[in-house]
Amino acid sequence: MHNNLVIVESPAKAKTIEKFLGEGYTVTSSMGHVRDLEKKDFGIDIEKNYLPKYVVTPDKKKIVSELKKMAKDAQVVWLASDEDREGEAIAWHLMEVLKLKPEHTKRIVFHEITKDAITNAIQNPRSIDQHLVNAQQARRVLDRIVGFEVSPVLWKKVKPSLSAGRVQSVAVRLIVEREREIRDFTSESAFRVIATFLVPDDKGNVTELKAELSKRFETRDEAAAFLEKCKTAEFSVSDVAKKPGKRSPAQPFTTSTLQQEASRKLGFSVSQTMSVAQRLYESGKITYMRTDSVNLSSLAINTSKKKIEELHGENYVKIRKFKTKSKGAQEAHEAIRPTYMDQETVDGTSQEQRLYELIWKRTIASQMADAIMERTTVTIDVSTASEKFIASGEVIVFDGFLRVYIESTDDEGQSNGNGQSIIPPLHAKDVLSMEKTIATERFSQRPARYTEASLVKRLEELGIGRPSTYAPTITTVQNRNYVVKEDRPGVEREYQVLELKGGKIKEQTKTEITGAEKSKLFPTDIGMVVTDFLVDNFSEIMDYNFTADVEKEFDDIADGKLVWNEMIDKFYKPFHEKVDDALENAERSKGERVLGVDPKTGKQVSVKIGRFGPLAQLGEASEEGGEKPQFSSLRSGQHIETITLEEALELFKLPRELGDFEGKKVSVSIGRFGPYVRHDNKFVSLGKEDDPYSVGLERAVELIEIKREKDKNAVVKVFSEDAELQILNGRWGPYIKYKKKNFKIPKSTKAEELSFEDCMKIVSAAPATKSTRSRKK
DNA sequence: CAGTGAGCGAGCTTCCGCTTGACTT
Repeated sequence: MHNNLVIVESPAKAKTIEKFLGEGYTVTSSMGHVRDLEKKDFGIDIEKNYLPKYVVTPDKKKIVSELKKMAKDAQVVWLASDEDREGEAIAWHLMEVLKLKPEHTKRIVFHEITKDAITNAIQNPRSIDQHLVNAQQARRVLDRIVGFEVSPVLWKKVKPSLSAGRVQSVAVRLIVEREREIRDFTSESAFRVIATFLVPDDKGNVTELKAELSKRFETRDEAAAFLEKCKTAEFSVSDVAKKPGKRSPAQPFTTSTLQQEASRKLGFSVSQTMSVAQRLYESGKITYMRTDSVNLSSLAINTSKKKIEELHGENYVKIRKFKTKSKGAQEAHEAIRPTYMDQETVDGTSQEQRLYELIWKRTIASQMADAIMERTTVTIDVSTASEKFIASGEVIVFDGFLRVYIESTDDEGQSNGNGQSIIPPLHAKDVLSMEKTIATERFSQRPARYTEASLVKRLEELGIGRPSTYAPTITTVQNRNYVVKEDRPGVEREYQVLELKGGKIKEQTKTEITGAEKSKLFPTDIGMVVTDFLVDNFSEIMDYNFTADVEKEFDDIADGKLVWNEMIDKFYKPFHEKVDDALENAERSKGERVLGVDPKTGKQVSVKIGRFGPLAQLGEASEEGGEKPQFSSLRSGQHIETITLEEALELFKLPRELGDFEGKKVSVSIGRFGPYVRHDNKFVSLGKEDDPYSVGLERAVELIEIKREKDKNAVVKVFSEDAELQILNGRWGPYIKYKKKNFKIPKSTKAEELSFEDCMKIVSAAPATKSTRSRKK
């Protein structure tokens, strides 16, 4: 056979497959979808039964024209996109756009990229599954309807440029609700009691045994009373129980679990993980990184087995087949695994090496034997009290997969003082000598804030989003300023400790830091207001089960049991009514909260979302001609839901007028970049040691003069030809400033020696500045 | 870069999923 054109989705895949197919086959890639709904417009003709208006995606025009050329020269075009809803649609769009004739076109699928799998696929072609394509069209149209009908409601009722969507709005809701749970959480404390016993062995060596009391005391007095009883008590073993246990390895990596583990073990952000994985994939070191499958090919299993035998011996091997449990999984690919299991490490950046190592270990461990444990529990009676102490320990009898890999957890849990690995040999009725008993006040823990990775985990559990969209979704909600990823310092908290030792009870108050956060997701004020608005007006799409429910219908469409535009119609009619209703009747939502009354002026103090973000307002807008209210932006760290009246009143103490300097006013305030002094339309930042609420004129003038001195030194060169051209000294060395724009000076040239012409050359040679749109962050 | 928050109106914003570079810092 000659002139066969095989089209897959990714170029890296194309390269590999071309090697397997050999002569007569050209393999190329479409780079994903090539067509999409028109973007300028709604893109769907509601009147014509939801007819989608497809156009070639602008950045795919070149690819499409190349594909057209290649298809023309081919006798047979093999559409080899992924075997899922999106892949089927890609094949169908290609057929439409390239105007392929059915008799010259074949649809093939394979689940692993091996020679066998591909030749097998070539021998078993099929035609395009239109039901599956329709399921994708329904998915696409539904997302467009939700996104493009709800977003404009937000523009009108909350703030321009906002966005809403089936996935992002629910992701934000999760974070908003978690934040409120945390806000409403009241922590309770209880006294946890741990005793240390001394256990001598035959040779007279003494080991410590720690045991926790089965009961926690609610108050200090109860704990103290118990310790009092312990003073005279005899401690005896009442029971020693041994129980076998086992642990099994985790499943091979999917996109979501890889993102979680890379976050926990390597501290990678979700998008960082994906870009490192992409590089490993492109250099042929791992399989495809956007997958929801936990399946391993037989080749991977066999080579893993060989490797385990070689490294650890035959008894460490246990072949396992894993089944995907997650909702809505489509399993077009394998799990994420090393391409060659015999390669334990790879070359590359340290990030690439560490991620690869993680993938290798996880894959190998998944084919290894269970770890066998023995758990020992010792119960110790207290002669003077009914409570019992429990000591438990775990011994690994056979390490199995633990030799290679242990999955981390999200628990931030307090380190627990008991639970030790080895329990000294003990028997019932043994009497123990107690060295000390400590009662420590412990606090119940509030729910944990989401990290990027734990949010992905939650979304996957809910069946919301796909492997290819987890990272972009996390980025979107942050870009839209619904959510911020931040560190927050903890606060000090006091706790009581009572210690019984040598017959005496010692009482102490200690402090600990609690609630510190690192790289956690917090909702912004606008995120909260938008979420509330959407929940109030569009409860259906904000429901955590909405996606799962429509997925069931997409499945029915794929099975031919449901007609796609009928499904859409059933959704659209009532939904669109809600949109109209909200546009007409919903109140403008600014998240306004009245904090109270200013005791000085008697005016009302409130907070709300303004045009430029959250603000505090002093006084109410009156009907006509009245006094205008005063406004002040909230500072970073202040939030509409949590700010107090006192904090809000502080805001109105700025700007402060300090007096005159050189005949011009000097004032101090706090801006986007912190506290500053303003004089003659120039700004000078306050130092760390200066307090904007108390700083005086003298200090302000000093700062102004320091700044002037600095600015003098900043100018390297000025030109008589054009006053707007300057060479200045900046943070990163000299640069050219021309008409308020900055230009880089090439490293090879000395700034002082540049002539006017040289500078203008650099200015005109600089690339035109990007439009504000593409620069949006 | 450092301050904005009246009201009008034009013109714009916006979704999810499939892919890779082309960008800047």
